[in-house]
Amino acid sequence: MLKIYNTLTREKELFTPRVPGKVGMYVCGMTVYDYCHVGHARVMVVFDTVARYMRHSGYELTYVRNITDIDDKIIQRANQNGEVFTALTERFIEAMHEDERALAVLPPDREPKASEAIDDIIAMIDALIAKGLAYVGSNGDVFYAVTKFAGYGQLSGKNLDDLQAGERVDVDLAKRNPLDFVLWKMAKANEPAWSSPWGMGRPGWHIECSAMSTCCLGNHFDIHGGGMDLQFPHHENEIAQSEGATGEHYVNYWMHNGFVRINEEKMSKSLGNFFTVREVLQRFRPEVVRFFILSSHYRSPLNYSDEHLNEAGVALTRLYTSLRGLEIKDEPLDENYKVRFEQAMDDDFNTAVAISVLFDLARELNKTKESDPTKTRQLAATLKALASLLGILQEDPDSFLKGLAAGEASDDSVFSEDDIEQLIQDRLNAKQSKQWALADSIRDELKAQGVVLEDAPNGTTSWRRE
RNA sequence: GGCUGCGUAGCAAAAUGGUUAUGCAGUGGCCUGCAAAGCCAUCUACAGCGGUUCGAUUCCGCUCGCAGCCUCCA
Repeated sequence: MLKIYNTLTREKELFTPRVPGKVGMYVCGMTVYDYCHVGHARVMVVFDTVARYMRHSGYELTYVRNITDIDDKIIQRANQNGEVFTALTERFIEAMHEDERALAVLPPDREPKASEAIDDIIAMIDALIAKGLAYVGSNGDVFYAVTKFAGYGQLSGKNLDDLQAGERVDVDLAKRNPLDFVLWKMAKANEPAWSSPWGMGRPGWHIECSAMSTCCLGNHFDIHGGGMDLQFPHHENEIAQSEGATGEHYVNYWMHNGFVRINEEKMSKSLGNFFTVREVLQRFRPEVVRFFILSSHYRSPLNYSDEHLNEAGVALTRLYTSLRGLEIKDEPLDENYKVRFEQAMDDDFNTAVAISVLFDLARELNKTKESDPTKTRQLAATLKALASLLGILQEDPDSFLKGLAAGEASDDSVFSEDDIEQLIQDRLNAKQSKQWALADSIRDELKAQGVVLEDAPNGTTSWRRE
């Protein structure tokens, strides 16, 4: 029985889909004017894991994640670069997809773009104006009249009187109420624009998600996700727009993931303390990054540091080591571990506990290796199958363990696999003639290059890279 | 100022009203020529103060500390 923490009620609730067996999930994606950073990676990995687990649980899932490909920052950046905005967005959409593939994030079922949803956006704004929830401001922009929507503040737990608009930002005098937000923004000269009943312009940020989610999933759907910082005002505004326009309940379960932090501070573009996914992948393997993200609960803060990434790499190595040398075939899974794993995931996607089950599994696997090959094969199959729900442990164990760390690939100073095999043979010869000093010096030489040798009881030697 | 959330052993990170989290690190063993890997055992906890309770790390209150939102941000 899957339980999901619902931001709207601030409680874990039993998940019941609107339509039995089917789930619609919408996640707010990226604004594509720059490379994805680790915070974006967390959203991608977390909701990819949710999607994988939903499907594993037997739901027919429609997973939609939008792309914001028109907004102020995009226009600004394109102008800086002296390029048309579509050239900029196409480049960063491709970069985003590269990052996702690296992190084993499966593509969402639909990836709507704001620039391709203009008709739906206009229709929704029209409906809002018709219902008296939106108005054209003194500067021609269309605004949402926040006080006209009774439920405003329900998601973020704020009430209008407490919100001190203008405290941190200049109040826009074109609005009737400082908290009103823009639905349609009139274009200045040389800005990208679409025609609308209110003149040439572009959509405000919040309206695109209301329009795209509703178009892809219907007026009322199951899950809406995104980063915690979107809770207010973005998601609050989405509710006001969608429920205002359709008159129907919008979303049943709101999911928000926690931030990635650096030195106890939110990683963000405005603070400038972010690492892009590709920077991180220069130094750490993608699977290690994914494992790191899933090693804490999705709602907890995740403190980014090299040390923590290294620890994640060591932990993942333990799992891969347990699978090494085993032939893994499809076979019925060990029920005990499967149930424990599912109980963890059913509890609001508790990947930290799910991973601990994988370690318990690895321990038993290591124990049965010598004594019970049949049991071992079953445990190995179970480990790999459960791990696949987290998107980890799918590489060949030996390849993983022998693989170079990211960024070392073309370094001439490291030994090739042939060099290593030759040195291992030399050392075995030395061992056979009991030349321990020579054997040890070869081992030390390899160790200095990050190659660790492991002698098996049967006289063979395997190796891995640290 | 308003509203959220969090504070767990050396580090990271979960659960839980009474019983082993888990990973890394430490200590002692087994294994090994010695190692590594693996296995076994073991030491470090629940911010502080009150309350509820037979019993609280777990529930409630207060205090302190940290983070986030109230502007764009995942």
